[in-house]
Amino acid sequence: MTVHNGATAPEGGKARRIYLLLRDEIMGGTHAPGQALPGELKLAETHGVSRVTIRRALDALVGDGLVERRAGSGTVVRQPSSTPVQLKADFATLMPQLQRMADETTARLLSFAYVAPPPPVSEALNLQAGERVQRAVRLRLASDKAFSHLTTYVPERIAQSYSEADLASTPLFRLLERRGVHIDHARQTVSAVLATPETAEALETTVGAALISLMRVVYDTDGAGIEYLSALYRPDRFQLELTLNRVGGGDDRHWEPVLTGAAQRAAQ
Amino acid sequence: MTVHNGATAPEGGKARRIYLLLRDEIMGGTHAPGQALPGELKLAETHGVSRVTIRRALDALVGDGLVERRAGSGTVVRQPSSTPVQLKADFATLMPQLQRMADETTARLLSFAYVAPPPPVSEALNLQAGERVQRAVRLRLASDKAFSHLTTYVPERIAQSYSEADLASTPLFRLLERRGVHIDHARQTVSAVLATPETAEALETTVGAALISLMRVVYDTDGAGIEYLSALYRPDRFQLELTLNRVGGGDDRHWEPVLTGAAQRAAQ
DNA sequence: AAAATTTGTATTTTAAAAAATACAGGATGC
DNA sequence: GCATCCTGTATTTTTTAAAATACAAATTTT
Repeated sequence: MTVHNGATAPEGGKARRIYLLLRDEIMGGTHAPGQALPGELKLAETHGVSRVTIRRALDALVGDGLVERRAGSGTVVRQPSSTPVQLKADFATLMPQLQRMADETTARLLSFAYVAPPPPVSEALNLQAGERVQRAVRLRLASDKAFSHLTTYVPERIAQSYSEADLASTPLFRLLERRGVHIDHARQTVSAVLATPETAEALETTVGAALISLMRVVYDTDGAGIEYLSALYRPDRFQLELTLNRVGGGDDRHWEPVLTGAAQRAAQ
Repeated sequence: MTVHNGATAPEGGKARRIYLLLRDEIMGGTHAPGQALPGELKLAETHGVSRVTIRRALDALVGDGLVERRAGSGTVVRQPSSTPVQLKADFATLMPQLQRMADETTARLLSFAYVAPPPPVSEALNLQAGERVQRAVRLRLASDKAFSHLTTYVPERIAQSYSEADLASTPLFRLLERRGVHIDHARQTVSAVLATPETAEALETTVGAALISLMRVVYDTDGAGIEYLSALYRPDRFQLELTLNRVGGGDDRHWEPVLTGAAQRAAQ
């Protein structure tokens, strides 16, 4: 009962589909490390494509370091020693963590300008028609590897209270609070998006790769929007984590997020 | 220097890539409803493809009912007749919410079996070699629309303490606690993945679409793994939210997640 | 040692996707 | 009205992906 498809969506190359499928099966554990995959001929048959196509998919998997091929023997799933997630952030204490990360990672400013806000930004920050925003696009790197692509929007009137240099040395929130802005609360939303040509290039990945998307809006005590942040993360280099404890007894037994004291104290 | 890509991944049709990208941007609000998209020629230029290719991508968007084309005028994003994000879950209080959602949404069991655990499951639950698990794949629907694809793994010895019928009527945790299992804590990880042929079909979306991925492992007081959950969500129908408050004063000023009943469902 | 199976490589053919191009016709603004 | 900017449509050419083969070389099995 698909709602879709008065016109069918372009389906895209078979090699790629099979590559994604096999990758998924390997990462999902359907094919255990050390285990041999079905032979190329067998794969070609079960997927209804030619061996050449299977071959191209496997080539890509080799390129990803997921499998190893041995002539005459077969194709084997590699031990996943290669790709642990580098960075993990606790979702509940995400804000202070991100600030700490600022000390431990490098940032590169990709663009900085005052522009007309995109509609969703304008709406989220409740801007007046014609009001402009400062837009900064940053790339965050850990051990020379990009893992995060950040775009921030701050209303012009607020952004003007500090300089680009201030921003480089001091967290935004410190700057704002010194200027008398009363930060009150923030709303965060996590989603998933595909890498666009721009973000793919910045994050050193391929167009169409899945990225974690985090949207954050910060408000002051009057409920006015102060900052709109759109962050994109490479899932193989960054993940959001949350630990929950089962607390209470009887009918009141429920889950509660763990707020690590360390993270809280480091908060600024 | 990239770890990846000794051989590049097959990129799959350009038309399809652009279709997915534009769809993502429209649903993400980059192009507001009622607003005109850039002209076909402009799009062709910015994406580095021919107009024909852009055209095929747009054809698919029309087929999905996302945009409307008017000869001579332009291509306009349609008013989302029925496409705001349907469900929102507060991340910090996600667990009880999911349980409540179980009452308010429909579930369809796609498969139920006792199988050998995939390596990541075996590792996360710290299973002994040869130990089997109960695997259940469920599809969760709200107003007849699938928004979540769930795969749960429970060690066989634990799973046997309840029946399939029990599971249908009572939350898993209740069942387990009645049976003397002492649930202690859980670890959750959020990431992003691409839809595979199977998940795409189940979630009524296209292969290669971006999905929110949530992995959860539940432990008992001894630190033994009890349940491994892998959940996939359509980002246009489900999102994770978290509200933070800025509390304390002076050097102790920091962020704190809002736990009180901020947990909301849908709204719209 | 021989046979069978598997990956590696190359060539040719076929099919599909993308590009390049041209022009018709609706919509809009001056 | 007229210029301009847009989508609609059609044709041709180029490029790319996939398929169909064939055979060599490495490995395992018998």
